[in-house]
Amino acid sequence: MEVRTRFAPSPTGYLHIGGARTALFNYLFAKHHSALGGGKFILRIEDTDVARSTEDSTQAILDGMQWLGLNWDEGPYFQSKRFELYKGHAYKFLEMGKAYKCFCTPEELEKRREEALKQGRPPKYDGRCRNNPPSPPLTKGGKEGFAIRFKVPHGITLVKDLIKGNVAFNNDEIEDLVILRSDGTPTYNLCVVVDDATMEITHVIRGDDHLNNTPKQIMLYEAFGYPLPQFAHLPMILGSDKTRLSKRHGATSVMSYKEMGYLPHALVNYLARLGWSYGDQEIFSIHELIEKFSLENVGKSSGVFNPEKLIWLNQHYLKEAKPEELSLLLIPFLETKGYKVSADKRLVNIIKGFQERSKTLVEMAGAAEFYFKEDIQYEEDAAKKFLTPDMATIFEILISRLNSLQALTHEAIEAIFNDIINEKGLKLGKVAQPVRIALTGGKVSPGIFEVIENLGKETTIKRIKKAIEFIKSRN
RNA sequence: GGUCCCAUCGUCUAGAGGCCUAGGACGGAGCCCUCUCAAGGCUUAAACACGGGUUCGAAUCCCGUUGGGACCGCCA
Repeated sequence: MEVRTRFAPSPTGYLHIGGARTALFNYLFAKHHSALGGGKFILRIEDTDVARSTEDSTQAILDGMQWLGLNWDEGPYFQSKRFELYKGHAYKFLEMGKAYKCFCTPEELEKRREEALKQGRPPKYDGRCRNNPPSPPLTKGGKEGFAIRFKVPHGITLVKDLIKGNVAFNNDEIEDLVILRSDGTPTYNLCVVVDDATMEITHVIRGDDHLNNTPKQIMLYEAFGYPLPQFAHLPMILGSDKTRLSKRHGATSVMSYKEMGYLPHALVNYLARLGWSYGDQEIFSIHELIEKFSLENVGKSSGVFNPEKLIWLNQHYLKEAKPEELSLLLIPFLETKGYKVSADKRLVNIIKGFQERSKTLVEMAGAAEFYFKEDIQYEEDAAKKFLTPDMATIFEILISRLNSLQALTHEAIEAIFNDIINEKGLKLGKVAQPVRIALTGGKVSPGIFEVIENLGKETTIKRIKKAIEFIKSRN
């Protein structure tokens, strides 16, 4: 049988880190099996809450998934377009006597819940409408004035979870859940079951915050006579204080990582290793993830989101990336800084110098700025320390020798520097560092020969001349 | 409060009763390399929550305690 997984977010916000990992695991599981013969990854938008769902959120989720490369094989399906299907199921229950009309108003329910909580009783629906006769009208026009509740049978419901193992629930602890609201709209538990069953989902992989819902859903499957999917409940992702990851822990939206200059694969690799492992391996290509992913190697305990490790992975992939590919990714970041740059050979060469020095594309764009600026500013302390009077003559020599150079190659530049330090009896650092300040304005940059090469003869000489003037004006 | 889940370095984790003097990775510390910063190389500190069992033998199995988390909606 073909493996079919799904990611089913509700469009009430952006795609966040936790959702992305759930989507990733579903994707990897399906693709793993698709390589073995059959596997589909389905996207379904759970927008039954009309008040909170927005189209912007749907788009944001789609964008996030596309950026991560989590391409779905089917969908997106929208629950809002399937209301009649759910309603039909609810009314079928009514006819079968497996559900009943509940005339309690939300206000009454809320009041009773509060009272129960105050008295230390479980805030469970008391079932007072349970024995209402299945009276007509069984209208389907909406605004029924009553909700439909599922009649939870007595007994024990066993969840056979692929990650958590067997978990038994006593049905008496579970209240008769509303499956159709009094405004005629279906609720979550009804929709998931109807959808997962009719979409023939074989593996429901989701956060373990849903574990407590699972017995309810199993009862619905059984009441409908639908075959049960396999369940796999993933442990939660926590923030540094070990509570559920949320905005106050910092960036949680997937797209904010794009904006911060992360590579999508770095995030994918990080998320894959958060809760899943494959021996001691840390670095995985997407191909390897698909090949090696299995639910058996998913851990049971929740994990803390660690931005430091994500940064390390990002740096790693920045280092490994082809500079040509990076140039395309870097351009937007340079543009937001106001530089119009094209993806040419020069940009590629520039990038090579920053691949081992940047943690993010944002950082890279910042560090590379001196290449594109018309006028550079000196860092105050750097200028004071390195643009000293004795450097003026060395700068003059440098200018004349660079001027006489035919081609500005790395080797030729290095030879010039070597000659100068040998003649003057200096160490390379004594010359390189002042030149670095003169050319970049700061104390940190790629290798100085490389900087000169990429800057070009004209700009290099112009900036050194400016440094000489600066030195003279100061003394 | 009730129900459920979870428990190895600060963090992510390896570990399927003897291979464990507990391994790897991030982060930390130190050293080397070096034109700066990185990268890289080497070294190092750092954990089986606690208490009982079971067993010749337990990080691993069982029970309890403690701690953490999730869920208890006409949200999803």
